[in-house]
Amino acid sequence: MTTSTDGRILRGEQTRRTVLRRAVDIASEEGLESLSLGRLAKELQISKSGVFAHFGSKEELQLAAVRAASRIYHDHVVREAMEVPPGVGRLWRLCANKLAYSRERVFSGGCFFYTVTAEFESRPGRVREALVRAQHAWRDLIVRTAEDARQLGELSQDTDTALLAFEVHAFVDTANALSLLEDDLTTPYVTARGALAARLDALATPSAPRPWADEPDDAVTRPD
Amino acid sequence: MTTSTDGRILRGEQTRRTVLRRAVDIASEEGLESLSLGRLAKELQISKSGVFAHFGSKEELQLAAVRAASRIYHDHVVREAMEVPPGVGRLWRLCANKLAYSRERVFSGGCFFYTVTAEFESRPGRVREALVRAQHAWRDLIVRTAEDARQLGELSQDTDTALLAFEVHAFVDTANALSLLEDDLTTPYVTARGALAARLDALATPSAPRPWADEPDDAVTRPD
DNA sequence: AAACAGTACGAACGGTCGTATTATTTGTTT
DNA sequence: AAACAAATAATACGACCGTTCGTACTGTTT
Repeated sequence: MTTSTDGRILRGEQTRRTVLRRAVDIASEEGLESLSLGRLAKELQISKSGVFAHFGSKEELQLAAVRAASRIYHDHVVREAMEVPPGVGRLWRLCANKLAYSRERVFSGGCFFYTVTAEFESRPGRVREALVRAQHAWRDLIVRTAEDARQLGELSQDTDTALLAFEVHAFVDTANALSLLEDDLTTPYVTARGALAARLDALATPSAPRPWADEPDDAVTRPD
Repeated sequence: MTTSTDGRILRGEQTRRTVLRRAVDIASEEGLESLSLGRLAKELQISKSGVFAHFGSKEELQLAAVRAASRIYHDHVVREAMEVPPGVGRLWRLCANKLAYSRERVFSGGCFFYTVTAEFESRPGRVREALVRAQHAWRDLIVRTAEDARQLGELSQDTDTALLAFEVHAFVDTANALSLLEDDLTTPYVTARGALAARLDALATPSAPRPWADEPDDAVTRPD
């Protein structure tokens, strides 16, 4: 089988990318059910059936949007953190990156997964299952990273990593939610950063690095 | 002006209540935009125009649903807590009641406000404004209650009550979200309860009551 | 050159949406 | 008993939904 990408496929993939880029932004603001083929087609100046042909069904469009959002999320939150050595430093990068990813509105409606998970957590189907997998991947990454930090002696030996992952999740998601609801790009992120730093500071061993102390308290709010 | 409630008005208010009770459940599962007049009419065996006549517009139906949900929320979470004396005991009741309200599925889709706030936090309009007010009322109640506890000497004098309110909000909302996503009525609430108890225990003064210590760790998971 | 495959189009389908208008039933008031 | 008003119903409207279909164009494969 030849996987040669011919011109048609290239052209098609370009439109596909365009559609998905718009789709994830809409979904992050209004949810995946508000994604409509007609609306996407009108906004992007292509035909409704053209959009449809790319995905085959609305559910497939939604699933493709989740995959696209996962890639963007990984690029902005995970990738860079994995380049720093395991330990509490990496754990902090994951938290700080996720706060920045929300604050910088990588998706126009804030965290894509916050919006669409709240939307689908009571609806059965493949979209929900995809979101459950994404949530597990993130939670497991936090747990593993915290586990690493503990084994490196950077976190107290009796650290409850599952509890810590819950707290990280709670603080970061709540910062995202409050920022959107209050239309405030500062307070919620500063508060969440403080809560996270206090929690990690209490768990960290005396010899552990404390990257959260190296930055001013409003590091998360400064423009780039 | 005579406010005499005649039979028709009585009957009308009954229907209105029936519609709203179903509406808040639907909204807690699928959001306020998924509320449709036709669907409500079909499920409740009344005419679509009959439903419409009660509210006048979809937005008014959504606003009425938010008000109805606020009353139910107050009845289940706030009222009983206000009957215990101010202080850390009342603060704990508020947290515990909100966890129970979510866990017991007072609304079939978990916390009404979690779902619809996530849905509307990026959409301008009166519904969003109503949700902002509801969120502020809850946050202010937590802050005031924590403030009371501090002035009573039950919380450390340097307690950051705004930060504490953020943490309470984060833990409770995340328990609700994870319970729905993971379809797990136990773990998320036990975890949240532990996180809350640890936080309050760290802030409480030595002489303060510690109601969270009086119950077993799985108190929140026991059936009634 | 012929057969094929992918992209995009326009038109149409049945369905549901919110809304408006008009009619009917029914309890209250005089 | 007649007049009235409120609750509910019936019907219709235009808009948009996801989907299907037939078709045209175009680049790839053989």
